[in-house]
This record gives sequence, C-alpha cells and structure tokens, in this order.
Amino acid sequence: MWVDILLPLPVENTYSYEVPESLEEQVAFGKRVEVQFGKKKLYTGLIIAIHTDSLEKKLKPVREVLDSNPVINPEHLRFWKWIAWYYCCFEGDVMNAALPAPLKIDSETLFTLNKDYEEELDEKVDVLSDESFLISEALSFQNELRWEDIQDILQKNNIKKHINDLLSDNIIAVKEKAIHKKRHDREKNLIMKKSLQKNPQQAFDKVTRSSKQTRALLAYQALKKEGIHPIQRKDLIQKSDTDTGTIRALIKKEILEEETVEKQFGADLVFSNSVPKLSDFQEKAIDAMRAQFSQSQVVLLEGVTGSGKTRVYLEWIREIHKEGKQTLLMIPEIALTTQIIFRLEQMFDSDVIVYHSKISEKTRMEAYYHVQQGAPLVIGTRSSLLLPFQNLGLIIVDEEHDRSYKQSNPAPRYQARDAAIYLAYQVEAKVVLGTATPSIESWDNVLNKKYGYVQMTQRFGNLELPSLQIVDLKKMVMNARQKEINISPILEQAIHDTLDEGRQVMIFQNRRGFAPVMNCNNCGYIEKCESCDVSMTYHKFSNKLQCHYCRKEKALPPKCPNCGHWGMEIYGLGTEKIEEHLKDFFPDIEIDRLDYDTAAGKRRLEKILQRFTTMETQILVGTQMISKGLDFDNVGLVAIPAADQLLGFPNFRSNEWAFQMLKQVSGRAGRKGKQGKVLIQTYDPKHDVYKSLISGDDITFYKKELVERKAFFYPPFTRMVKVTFRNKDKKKNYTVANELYRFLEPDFKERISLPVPPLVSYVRNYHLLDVFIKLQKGSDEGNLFRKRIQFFLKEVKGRPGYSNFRIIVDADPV
DNA sequence: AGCACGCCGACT
DNA sequence: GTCGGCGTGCTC
Repeated sequence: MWVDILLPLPVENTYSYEVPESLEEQVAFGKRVEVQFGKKKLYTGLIIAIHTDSLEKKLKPVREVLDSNPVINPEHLRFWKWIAWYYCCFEGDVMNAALPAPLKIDSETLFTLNKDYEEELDEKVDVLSDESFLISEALSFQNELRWEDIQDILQKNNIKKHINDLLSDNIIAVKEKAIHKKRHDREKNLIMKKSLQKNPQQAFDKVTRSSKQTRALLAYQALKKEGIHPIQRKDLIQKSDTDTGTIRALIKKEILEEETVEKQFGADLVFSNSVPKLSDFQEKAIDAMRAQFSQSQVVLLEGVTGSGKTRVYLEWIREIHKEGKQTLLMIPEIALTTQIIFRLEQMFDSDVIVYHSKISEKTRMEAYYHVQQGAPLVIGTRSSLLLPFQNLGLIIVDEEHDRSYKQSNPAPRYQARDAAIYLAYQVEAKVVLGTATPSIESWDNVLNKKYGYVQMTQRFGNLELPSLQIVDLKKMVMNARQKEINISPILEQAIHDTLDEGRQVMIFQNRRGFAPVMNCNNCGYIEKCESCDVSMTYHKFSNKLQCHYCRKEKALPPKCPNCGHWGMEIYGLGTEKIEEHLKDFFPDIEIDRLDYDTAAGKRRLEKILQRFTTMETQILVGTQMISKGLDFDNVGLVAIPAADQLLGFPNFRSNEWAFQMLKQVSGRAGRKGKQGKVLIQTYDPKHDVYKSLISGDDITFYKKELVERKAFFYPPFTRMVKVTFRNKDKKKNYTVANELYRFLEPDFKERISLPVPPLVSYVRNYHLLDVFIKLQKGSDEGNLFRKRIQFFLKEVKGRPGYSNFRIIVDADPV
C-alpha cells in the first residue's frame, strides 16, 4: 500500500510514500502522517490518496499515522484546490494556512556523542581541534545538543565546518527528532469508584468526619442527577463550595477517581434571553431576506450604522442552528475586533468560538476540533474560513467591503469574502454580506441579479443621520496656529460649539502618505530611507526618523546632508502633531489619540476607549482605527481636516475607498437622541465623492463609479491579476517584467499593462515592478492566464542566474 | 521551505 | 593554498 501525501510546503507536487504493513489499518483520507522529506527533515503531511496496487519504485515509508480521526475531508480538499488554483499558489500553501501550528510537526536536528568516545574523550584533547573538543565535552554532559546550542557554546554562527569534522571523524551522530505538539487537549473528569456506585451510602460512611467531603459527595450526586455527565473538578468544587484539597482527599480515600479523556466540545449554543426584541424594521428585513434567499444564495444586507444588523444576524444564526447547521460569522481583521466580539458574545449564554490572529495556538487548535465536531457558531476573521466545517449552513460576512478580507502576503493571497461565496456554492450554504457601504463588486452583483438585496435604512430608535458640512479650504483664511494643524476657523468653531454642548469630538486623520518628514528649508532635501524609496517618518516618541517599510531607524541629522544648511525642519501632519497642538487650542479639554502607535498594547487601547466612553476625554484624534466598529453615544462632531489625502491613491479603487471611509467615519457621529455633525475639509469640494456624500445619493455615486470602471476595463467588469517582479537588479527586473508583457500581449491585448513601478517601488533594497492583467469575465481567460503564467514562471526559474528571481502572482489584488 | 552540493573571493 | 559565501537543484 502506498499513499499520496500533501505537504505544507510551496512545492508543486504531492509525494508518494509506502505504508508499512503495521500502519495499513490506520491509513485513511485526511489523516496526518509523519514523513521524511529530503535528507532529514520531518514534516506533517496529509493523506490525500490511497493506492493498493504494488509499485516497483522504492518509496520512503510513512513513519507514523498521527491521527485516529481525519483532520479534513474530501470537501475541504476540494476547497483548498480551488483556492490554490484561483489565487495561483500551491495547495501546500493553503494547507499551511488552514492547519493550526500544533497540527504541524516541527522537527529539529539533535547531535549526540558516539558512545565509544565518551571514555576516551580526555585522551583526545591533543588530537581534536578546540571547537571539536568543546562540542564533544559539552555533549558528554548534555547528551543532546541542538544546532543553536552549539552556536552558543562556540560563540559563533558558523558551526557547519566543525559539525562536519566531528561527523566525519565519527565522534558525534545526528538524529532528527519530531516535536509532536499535543494533538488534543485533555481534561480530567471525576467518577465514583465502580464498587461504590451501586451503593453510594458506603461512600458517605467513609467521610462522616469531614463536612467538606460530605458536601462534595452530595454535590457529586446532585450533578449526576442533573444529567451533567463528565463531572469536572472545577464544577464539583464550585457546586459544593469546597477546594482541591477536598477532592484530593476523596481520591486518596479511593471514593472518587480521575480519568483523563480527550476534551469534548459538545456544548450547544444557548441564546441569551436578554437579547432585545426585534424591531419592526428588523423583522421586515428578515422577511425580505427570506424572500431573497428563495431566489439567490447570497444576499447583500445594506444597513446604515446603528440599524442593528447584528441583531438580524442573530436571527439567522438561530434559524440555521434550528436546521442543525453551522454558521460562520466573519468580521474584519482589525485592532479593535474586541468590541464587536464582545457585543456578539453578550447574545449567547454559552461560549462562542472566536478565531482570529491574536488567540493562542492552543485555543486555535481547540477551535479547529470544535468546528470539526460541529460547533454551531464561529466568529472569526478571514482565516476562519479555512476551518473544517462539517455542515455549514450560513456564512455572514460583516463589513463585506473591508479590505482586510484580502490576504496580501504571504500565499495564499485569498479574498475571504469571495472565497466564502465559492465555498457556500460548493456546500450549498447561504451567504449574508452585511455592510453600510457595499463594495462596488457586491453592488454590481446586486444590479445584475446575482445577489439578493435588502436594505435597512432606519437607524435604531429613529436616530437622524448626521448633518454634513463641506468646508472649502481654498476660501479659508487661517492664522499660523490654525495652519499648523490644518484646522479652519469653521472647524475650530464647530469643535467649540460641540464641546459647549457637552458632547464629544472625533478627529480623523489618515496618516499614511502624509506623515511627518524631515525637510531642509534651504534646498528642500528630504531625508529618505537608504533601502527603500520612501521618506522617513519622524517619530516624536523616540525622537528618531523611521522608515515605515523596513522599520530602519535613523538619528535626526543636525544639518542638511545635502547643502549643509542648519535648518532641517519637520513637516507634515500626523495624528500625534494634531493631538499636541490641539491642546493649545483647548487647554482645559482632555484629548486622547488612537492610532497604531498608541494601540500597540491591548491594555492601552482599552484604556483609551474606556476613557472616551466614560467621557473622561472630550476629543479623540485617530486614524482609520476610529472608523471601525466603535460605538460611542455622545459624539457630536466628526471632523476630517484633510479629506483629500483619502483620494490621492494611484489605484482605481481610491474613490470607492474614500467614499466608504468617509461614510464609515461619519457613522460615528450622533447617537442617542441628538443629531450629529460631520465636517469635511477639502480643497476640491466639487469632487464626486463629496457631492455624493452631501446629497446622500449613494446610488448615483455607484452608478458613476461603475461607468468609469467599465470604460477602463476595471473590476467588476474584469478580473484583475497583479504580477509583481522583485529583484535587486533594476534592469534585470525590468527586462523580465517586460518579457511577461510581451508573452501575454497576444492573448490579452490592451488588457495587459506595461510594467509599472508601484507607489513605493524600492523596498528593502529590492526594486519592484507590477504588471496588471484584466481578465474578461465569462470567458476562458482565467484558465488561459493561469496556464500561461505557470509556464512563464517555470521558464524563468529554469534559466541560469534566475533561480531566485521573485515573481508574485496576486489575483484580485487590493 | 530547507538542505546539500558546488564553484569563486578574502584570509588563518 | 583553504574557508565559507551564496547560487542551484531536488525532495517520493
């Protein structure tokens, strides 16, 4: 018997291994195995095909079957294969992303001393080199040493030679040891000794002298009567108000015994009774969705901020749960995930599985098994889509327009929203796309009737939408102080008014692309990063310049490196600067800042939010972070002092992004009774995005945007693929990129771009070039392109001098 | 990915 | 003269 094994590596093929007779019975599709791949490395592979015919070729053996139950089924593999195909990566990349780390073996190389040498070591002092002696001496004490240990002992990185010497002299030996992380979490249950079970009175007789122990036994009986089956230590202690000592005593007296079992995740989903009743319009939305689902599998639920989409989700979760199926609720990958998760958790009395990048590996693995055992609900970020659902009935993609659903690096570079829709088709599940600001793609699918559509326009408690004011900066006369942080007199007044009313202010500043840079005020020289083609950003905190691409730091130059002028100044406007200068404007007002820097620690983040919620702070200055998932009750004004920077991106989506961002930010204004105000400062008040925002006429905006996209063959009318070339040699990079252009041009004509440098075209000493291909929808171009690019990649890799040439294919890039 | 093999510059 | 640098090819 031999099997095809999928390895979690970026390799093209699966590899075949022989199954030793002793393991034949354990072999099954989807189980993990330990195999040796290459000279010594051990890996976890997955059995994806089983062959019973004989094979003349000599294969390496499967070393071990690691599972008693498969970790995936053929459906999951089918999904992985689609991801690998569509997003142009290896199936191994998908496997790597799908399996939690503890399910993958790591092997490490260990060195041991050969027995013969142990005795004679002292005599060898003269013969051996210093290094060899040091190593062998250490081994005579330690038994086993890792590569890194030897590096420590010799105080150098390059130990290869010394190892080789010792190996060829037969003084030491190598072995490869697989580190198996525990497969299952185990838990300890308490059971009463069999002999006492029939006659528990005997047990009580044994503990008459201890009231605690009696209580514990009574509690045990009670729990059993309640039908609670595995009785856990902590439950028993809690119920009986005793302690571990009591339990230990009972075990010692051989009344109770502990059995260790694999942790079971049987707990069902319990909906909390304290969930607010559905409002009329929520009820209507649910009915409308039901009607839409009868015609299409995907429904776009457009609901303005505060309309209570979450409450509607809950009803669908309930419904799907009644059908005995699983729901996946996907949320964007953001620093502030906690708030929405907290709100959702409130809706259940039972534990909910939460799956995102910040949970521990242990929790991740538990979640994996829990989902496999049919967990009714998972709340998670994009990677939760790769969990092994058994019976998926519904996928809710909250904030479907959010860019974090797309993974850019590393492979698999998948769009979790889109992949979710594919998966839903595969397993015949429903999909709800929820958002206040639909993506152009989804909106287009509503227009062409691929998706159903339901709108919730009413804000909870009949809240009014905020009023919107556009301030034309061209017409503003600002004093020096106002200019410094770009606060017009109108905005300053608005802040004053809001604070006077006892309401709070949020100031939104997108720092990217407009960060503080060091600039010579004589010759205009800007301090740039040596390894990346970007200006270095001034960080007040460390009083240093930092590159945001490679994180390299540099001290502030006292004089201009270009002209020698002693007058380098810091220009630009970040959140930090706004916060600081605002304090001069409003000396008695508490101001906080929320951005990547201040939110670094979870504690600090929570504290900032807490302070704002309890109105300890009146003004919050922040980046995108404040636009997502935060609900405050008393915000009277949301200000965007420099809205134009949102539009400046050289990307066909920049209008869409700006529109969504501004709407999201605006949604933070005005809750609980009073109308809020949004103030946008711009030099270009006639821009379509602002016009649409003022009129509140989203549809016209979407229409116009779609016309543009169609005219230039942009998505959603085509499917875009970006091919990035990355090399230290600029010319060579260009040559190969241009070759791809020439290679594909006959097939894709005007829908392939010449190589273009991206916004930041030099990063970490590598030059970058992009080639964009727009694939026609509803044609076979998807297949054609993938065939062509694979051929091209192989061809380039095969050339001498090109084996390390990096070419990255990204389907549907952001 | 990781690792061994193999061919060219700065050094005990 | 060697050591050790990285580029290249291969892994059942």
